[in-house]
Amino acid sequence: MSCWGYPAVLAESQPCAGLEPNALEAIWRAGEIREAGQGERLFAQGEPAARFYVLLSGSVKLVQITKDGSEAIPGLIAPGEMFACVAATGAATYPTSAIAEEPSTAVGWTRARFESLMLRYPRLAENTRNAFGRRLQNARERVLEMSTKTSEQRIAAVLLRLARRRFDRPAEGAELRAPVTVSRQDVAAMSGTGLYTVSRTLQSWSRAGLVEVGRRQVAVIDPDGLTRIYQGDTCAAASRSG
Amino acid sequence: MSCWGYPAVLAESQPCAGLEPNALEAIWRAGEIREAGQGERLFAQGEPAARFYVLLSGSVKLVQITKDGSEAIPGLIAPGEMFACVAATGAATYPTSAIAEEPSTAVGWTRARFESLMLRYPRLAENTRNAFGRRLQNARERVLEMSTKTSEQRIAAVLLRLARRRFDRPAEGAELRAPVTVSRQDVAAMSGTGLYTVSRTLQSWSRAGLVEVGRRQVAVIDPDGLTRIYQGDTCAAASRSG
DNA sequence: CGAACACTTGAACCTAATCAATGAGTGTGG
DNA sequence: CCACACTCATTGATTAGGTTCAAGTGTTCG
Repeated sequence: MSCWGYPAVLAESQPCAGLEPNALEAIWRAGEIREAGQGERLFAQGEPAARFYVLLSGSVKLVQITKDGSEAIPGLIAPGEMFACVAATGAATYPTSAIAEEPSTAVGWTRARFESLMLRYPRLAENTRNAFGRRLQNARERVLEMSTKTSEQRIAAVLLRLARRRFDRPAEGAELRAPVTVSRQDVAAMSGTGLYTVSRTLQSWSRAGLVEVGRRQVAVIDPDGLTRIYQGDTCAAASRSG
Repeated sequence: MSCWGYPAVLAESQPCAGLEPNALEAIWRAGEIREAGQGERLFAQGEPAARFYVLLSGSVKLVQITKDGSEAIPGLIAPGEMFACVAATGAATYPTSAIAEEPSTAVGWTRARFESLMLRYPRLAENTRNAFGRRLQNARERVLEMSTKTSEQRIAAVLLRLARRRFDRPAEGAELRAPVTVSRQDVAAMSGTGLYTVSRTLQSWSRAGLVEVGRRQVAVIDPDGLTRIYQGDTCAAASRSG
């Protein structure tokens, strides 16, 4: 039973959940390991979308940049999640860059190879499709948030997601947290606001005891308070100049 | 050769492109026809996601509503496109409502049935996956636009998409125009702005000769001008009070 | 120690949301 | 046909929320 070569994360990963050990082994052997040091780029926006990945360890940040230089972060990838999804579909080039936030390991498959795997293992195709569905829904929710919620609410949403380490799944669930390492700039890019707004907002929350902040660090202290802000209670000591 | 029962649109639809006639026939027979008069709702946000659809004729508007009443329109569906995609993935309930803008016809499959069809016809699964990928990419682009583009630019984008009848595909391609029937309110919901802003902007463009407007009508006259606005030339006679 | 980086904070500015009032087209029934 | 109500749209005035500029503080690193 212990003769399999694939790592445990793969077996519980988004695309591979519920597959048989020999299927997992075949999938594992078809892929190639890819390692990246902190800050290293796994692929860049605009490059031909050659490979599809599942993250095994570490943390990867997806970054999307416009001509005029502003950036958005459509997602953070945790171990077990897939990324570069477009390579599993027809897209020609990567629409985002992927940057390792910590030293990371991923398995990658070429599109052709992954497609033939999906043909062979329908469950793999199904899982992949379901993950796509969740992400699509998620992205549309974000669009809605961008037009209906204030920047304060969106920042609260980002902090809660960071604290729970879930960007993908609905996951209201418990499992609290630990100070998160993230720059103000990144929070801004995740929430669709500016650096200054984030700084002010966090400062104000810090004074109100909702969070604790530091250099590249945010710790959520009162998740319920943030949730309340997210849901629209503007009452929380949020006014501009504190 | 003419003994097949399925309609031509199905054969060229997003999920069924490139399938064999007998596959198409089997898929067709597994589905159920659904008709809706103008303004009628095919399904409502929050209902259990029972069926997955392909639109055969007419036009369907997807609407997403928040607790506080504001609405967004994540997509307009043209014949041949799929909708209620989530029913092909694991989602429990519809995240949007679907409303027929004209008298419309759609084929629907229950999730279980569509999944078994995808198992039988891998090409069907592949097409569906690819459509998901395109939509995901599209949704993320929109998120980016919401945080980087002005409302004017987003409205221009919406008008161009409407005039080209393409919300899904990258489609920069030609095929111009015709007056589009759409309320200001709907343009607002598609562009993530407010009714008043849309009205003012269209009025200003109308004076500048870029569009012609009427009750529930917008005709794009100068697509290149709009494209220029979309790309950031704020020069175009856009200042507030005209 | 000096330079680069990450963050904070005040002040000015401006976009777009909102409120309020009016006007124009559509449809219905007397 | 005209009066009525209704929906959809325009426009002015006001204002709040957030971006941006500019200057300054504190930290980390070579």
